[in-house]
Amino acid sequence: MVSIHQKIFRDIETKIMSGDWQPGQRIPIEHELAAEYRCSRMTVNKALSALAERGMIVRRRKAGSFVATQQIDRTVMDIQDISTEAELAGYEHDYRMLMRRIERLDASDAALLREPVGAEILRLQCLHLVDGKPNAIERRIIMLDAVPLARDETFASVPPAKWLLEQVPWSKARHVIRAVSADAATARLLETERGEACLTLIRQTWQNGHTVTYVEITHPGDRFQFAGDFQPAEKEVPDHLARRSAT
Amino acid sequence: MVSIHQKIFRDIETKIMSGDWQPGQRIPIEHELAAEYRCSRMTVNKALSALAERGMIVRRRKAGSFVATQQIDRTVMDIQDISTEAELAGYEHDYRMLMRRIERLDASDAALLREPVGAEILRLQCLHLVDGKPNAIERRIIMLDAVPLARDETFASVPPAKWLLEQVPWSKARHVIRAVSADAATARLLETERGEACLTLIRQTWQNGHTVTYVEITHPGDRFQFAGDFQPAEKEVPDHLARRSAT
DNA sequence: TAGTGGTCTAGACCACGGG
DNA sequence: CCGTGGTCTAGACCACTAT
Repeated sequence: MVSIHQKIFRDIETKIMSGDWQPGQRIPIEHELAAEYRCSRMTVNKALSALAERGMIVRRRKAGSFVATQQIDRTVMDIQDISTEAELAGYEHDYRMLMRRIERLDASDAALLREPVGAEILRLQCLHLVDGKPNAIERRIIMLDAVPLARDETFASVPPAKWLLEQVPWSKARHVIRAVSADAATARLLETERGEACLTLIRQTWQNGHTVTYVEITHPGDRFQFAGDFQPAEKEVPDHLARRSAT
Repeated sequence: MVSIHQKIFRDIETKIMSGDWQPGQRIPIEHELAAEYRCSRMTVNKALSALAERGMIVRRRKAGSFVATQQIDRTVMDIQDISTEAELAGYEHDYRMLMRRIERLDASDAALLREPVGAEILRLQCLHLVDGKPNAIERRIIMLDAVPLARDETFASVPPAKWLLEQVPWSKARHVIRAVSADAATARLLETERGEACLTLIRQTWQNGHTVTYVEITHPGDRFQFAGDFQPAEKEVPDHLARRSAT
């Protein structure tokens, strides 16, 4: 059974997607829709609010609601912890800690993170393996002020990303995706050629305005990609474009 | 002025972000919150529904609402039309049409697009320049069945992406981001070195189950990146991680 | 079975902003 | 001004599910 506001949402969505209602076109006002669907205005409002939140319509007081002219072209990327991702895909994940060192933030990293020079940090480097093949290098900085428990954590059994997600309840985050050429060290670790195109995900996470962690995860370009659906609900995606991050 | 449901939303968001309410912890039921905020249950419900939609809480009938244990780690990437993006960033955008040809879908592309062999297509290739420097190569296939108007469009004054967005009201889309090494032709066009790491965005768009267009946009890795905020509402992002796609 | 969320109503007042 | 959306109320019934 679908609720009334869901039905209204889908009906209007369909009208827009099919081109029945053109961009810029004004759609019926709440009272009219309420009459059409024989429901209260609040129910209509719930559907229209959801449509507006998705960017499919634009709502203006006094003027009315309009089919969005500016086609929103954004995509939701699932950026999962590597171990979780590998598990979900049915692959075996393993990792090796290459470095674990307590340091103080130097000038260059301080500028990068926008945190004060000299702050105590835990610097980690580890190699992730999927089905026994190197899949990613993780270079991470954890701010010890923000996550004091990390000081005594060896990450021997739980990968840093997973551990942090469990420790730090919530955060703001910023993601950047870049393409870079593998330098000598990276190539050696990933068992690929020097100069090979790599996909790097940079993620900085904050809590209450303070950096929790900063991480660069570098994947070999020939074995990794990011994929995102425009509509999270969409399931009927062709296999050939399906996520293949763990191949 | 912030509305009551906004205040409730923010209060709970803060409690979760600060760690005051731990993951898995049960939060007050709707009636209790309604009493606390001296508002109706519907108002509380609106706030909690929004929190649930963002994945910050999980709601279960009879059991109650709980702080989400599985930290969602997804990001919203704005994937804009290059010309629009450049304009927004205050850069000058130009493009050159390198190829425009009506063909029939060959076996390899048909498999890639999951469309029938022999379907009529418009194949485009163009070079995008930002501030006079090559910024991207766009290789595009437009299905003429889905967009018959494209047959007579020269794209002399409007870039294909922009034109299509105006023509095709809405669609499902699939995005893939890859790192690839520049081949000879790509390197020449982008005025970079052969083998240089490039960031490729692949986008396939559907309408009513039929492919509208398939495009590969390849950017030089040293001049481009994708960036996304975890929270779309978040504005206080450090400059050094800000979008620099048009630099 | 009883507690909780999901949905809905038939009003209401107000803020905004186009005419 | 006054039409439209934004918000809110004080109930109500129902579906689900933990106990």
